Amino acid sequence: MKTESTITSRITEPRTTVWLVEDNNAFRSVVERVLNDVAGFSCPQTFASAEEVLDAVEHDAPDVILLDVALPGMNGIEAIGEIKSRAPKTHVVMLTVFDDQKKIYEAIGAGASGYLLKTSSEKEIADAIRQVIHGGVPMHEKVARSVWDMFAEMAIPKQDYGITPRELEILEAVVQGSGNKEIADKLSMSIHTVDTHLRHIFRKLSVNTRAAAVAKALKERLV
Amino acid sequence: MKTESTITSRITEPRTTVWLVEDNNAFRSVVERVLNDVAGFSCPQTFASAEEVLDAVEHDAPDVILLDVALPGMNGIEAIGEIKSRAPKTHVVMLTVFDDQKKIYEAIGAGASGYLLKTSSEKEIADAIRQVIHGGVPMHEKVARSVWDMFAEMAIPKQDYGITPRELEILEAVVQGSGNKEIADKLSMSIHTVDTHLRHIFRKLSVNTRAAAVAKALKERLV
DNA sequence: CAGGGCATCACGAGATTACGTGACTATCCA
DNA sequence: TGGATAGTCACGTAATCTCGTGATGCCCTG
Repeated sequence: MKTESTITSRITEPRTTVWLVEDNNAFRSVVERVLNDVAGFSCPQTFASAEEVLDAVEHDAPDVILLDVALPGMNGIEAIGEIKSRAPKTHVVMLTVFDDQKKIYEAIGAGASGYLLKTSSEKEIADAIRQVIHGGVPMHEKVARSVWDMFAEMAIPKQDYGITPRELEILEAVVQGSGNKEIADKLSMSIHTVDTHLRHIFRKLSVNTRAAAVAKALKERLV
Repeated sequence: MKTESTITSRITEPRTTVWLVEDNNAFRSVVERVLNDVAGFSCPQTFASAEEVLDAVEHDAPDVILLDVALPGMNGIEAIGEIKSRAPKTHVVMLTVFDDQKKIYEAIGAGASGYLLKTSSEKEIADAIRQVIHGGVPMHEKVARSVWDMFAEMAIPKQDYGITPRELEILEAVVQGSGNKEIADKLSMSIHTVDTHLRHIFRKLSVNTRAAAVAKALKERLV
């Protein structure tokens, strides 16, 4: 990556190679033609299934792979990880009709570099490829909305329970699965002290079991 | 984007009111002028601090507030929540020089509807406002990158530990802080069965305490 | 200098959990 | 029809945890 956009690049720079994985013949042809028509891009290969592209990526890797989610056999989401493990530098951009949060979530987690919808215009697709090559993360407006919303849910502002620094240390240890004895050891204190701290923590978090404390600490990102 | 190019909109549609909160006089003036110059927008008020805008928003609320992060007194992040609680329908869009993950994370969690950087062009700012009005989440490319990366980290693909459906039920209950007795009750089974399931779960997750199981389950989003 | 928050340590009783071991049943698939 | 997997129940012991109660010393602030 890093197109090193020196001024001479328009001549010396090799074309951005893009592969397309899409089982619908008609749509695949359309996108393939678009890619080949845009200056600076070339789409030398297309595939109708994940298995095929995985096979091909063993020998040669493009700059970008446009990947459908719904495919016969292995689906697009699963394919991402496989592709990335074989060709880590290749950017995998989803191109699909699915805009549901689950799919988006899984795709991002699996290592996708962008997420487009098939409602995108030809120009948007071309722009997206340029963007991903330059380190951006192209996504459809709807996808951005979903990502934002999901993120907002996770980023719930952490309430202040008045946990003291020392207590936080204990809490962290508990979250890591340590027993009281182990904690006492690790923090060089008596087991009774651990116990006392713990009970203070429980009170502050309004829980009465260690497991619940761990759950609350993780859910609210106290640790 | 989405210029809503209905032919009649330029006359019938009421202007989108935008407030600006920015302590730097020069920058504030520039943006204010831009907003007032763009057709369809008006920027009737600007503020130099969070406290001022909070005061104003008690009586009147604009469609959009452009909010700086670094402000004297209360900072922009804290202001978001206050604004949203007073004027829930107002979209708060951050406009700042800070593009670090922490700020972005906090802003989204606090309820921001977009995140722009001051490197944005005038056109980008105007587009962003249009976008947020239409339910989009305008963000600078860099911000998108940050959000995507943070999200990817959280969306780590969940490994398959071979947890059975029944075991998953137990695990979920444990995460919710239930004791074994309580779980046995809730799932209508013997306390011994809960115990057995639990130990199977422990083995599968390679943990040996309930707290560690909860931690692992939450971290890897098994529940 | 007193009061409050924080960290430390202690004892003890009763509840809960951890974990090995063994066993019965049902279902599904080869 | 036999094996694999899942779900169920049980006993027992040692370890751990929960929680009440109490106490000492430190440091900071009013």
